[in-house]
Amino acid sequence: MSTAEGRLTSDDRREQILAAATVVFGDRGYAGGTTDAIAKQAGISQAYVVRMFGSKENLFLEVSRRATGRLRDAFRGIIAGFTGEEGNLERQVLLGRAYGELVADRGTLLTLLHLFGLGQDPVFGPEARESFLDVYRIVRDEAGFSAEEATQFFARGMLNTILLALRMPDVKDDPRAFELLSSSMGEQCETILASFEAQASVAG
Amino acid sequence: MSTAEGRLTSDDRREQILAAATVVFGDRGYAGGTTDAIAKQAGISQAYVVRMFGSKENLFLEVSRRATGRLRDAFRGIIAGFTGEEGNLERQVLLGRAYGELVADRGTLLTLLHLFGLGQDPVFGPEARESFLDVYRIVRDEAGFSAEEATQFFARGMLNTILLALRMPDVKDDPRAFELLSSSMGEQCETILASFEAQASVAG
DNA sequence: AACAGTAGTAATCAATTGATTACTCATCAG
DNA sequence: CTGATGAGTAATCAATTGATTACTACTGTT
Repeated sequence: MSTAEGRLTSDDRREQILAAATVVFGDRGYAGGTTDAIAKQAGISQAYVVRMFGSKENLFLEVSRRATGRLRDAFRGIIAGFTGEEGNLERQVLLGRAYGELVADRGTLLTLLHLFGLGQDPVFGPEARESFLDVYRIVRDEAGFSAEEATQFFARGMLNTILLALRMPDVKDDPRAFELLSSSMGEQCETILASFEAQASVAG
Repeated sequence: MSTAEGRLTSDDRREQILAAATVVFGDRGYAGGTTDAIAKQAGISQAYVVRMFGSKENLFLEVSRRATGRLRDAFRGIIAGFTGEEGNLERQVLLGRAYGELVADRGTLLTLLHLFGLGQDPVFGPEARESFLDVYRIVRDEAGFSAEEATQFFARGMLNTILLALRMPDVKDDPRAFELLSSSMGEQCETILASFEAQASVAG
């Protein structure tokens, strides 16, 4: 999947590696994602991946921060567009849609989930907790949701995240699977699924 | 943490390895959990871990099946005790409590979450989807919940799972963290937290 | 006592992996 | 043209890891 480019500026290459790492870490998790696979995905040498970020740990940290940062930005962008006329239900829908668009990038979705599973880790654990809380604070304090509304919103979001991580839409001809997806994700399911189809998975 | 026992029957040792593997895989995920760490946790040689289960992949598969199997059994046990007099809200509380008790075993909780993150995997993906759907079918068909009730129940469950995986209760003196935990987990939080404190984590 | 079956390990291996080093090649200012 | 800076890599390393093999030792049976 490497589009055989020539020399890039350091910054461009950096972005490219971060994108590649998001895909690979998403696919195989932190421990399972090798710097070699990331290098191949980006079309450069493994040595350069390590060199640019110092270490694999550092790289995953940056990938995680990208993902959580995008989430914060997306929510703040939506909230900035609030007119003050919507009900909180409509606001939930708007924010939910923003989340859906973000995690239509499967790498981002999975990287977030893997990060949440690293709560034990001395480095990633605190990072994960702080990022999660940051987003909660945004929804609670900036979007003006009550604790109950915010909790419900997050609960639905986490279920959707896991259903997508599971590739539940791949289960065909199962009425219960369809029902669960419809009930939890509604019409967003098709949109996100379509974008998944178009996405590169890790080669080998 | 290995309680220096003598010879055990094959079956007893098997159980012990599965328990150790649940802790290790929970802590470090599938790729990150080494057969060596599992062996040390169980107090036996690495060779024997591999030998008893054929491969690490197989071992994780069995660990996953244990976890999802326990979940199914717990729910069915609760449902069998339904009198027919409860409202569905009370039933949600009863099932929620059962889930809480199950994932008070942190290894089980984390193993489930890691499994869900492996939806891409050709071996674990189908397993994960099928297990998840099984539980949904139980809640839907055997507990008699509507699609909406079941979805809400699962959403809350997934949020709780992630909050615990994140070790969110470790965040002290943060009103928003406390609020989120209270709102999502209610009084269960303390119970589960207490059991976490008592649990062995992976040594090194 | 001798045998058989089973629990368990030490030693070892090939493969993988993150990291380092020394280098090549391109680009561009003067 | 020249020299310097920065992009990028080949080669290599030490450590880790899952797996295999050949072996030891315990246990119960006849």
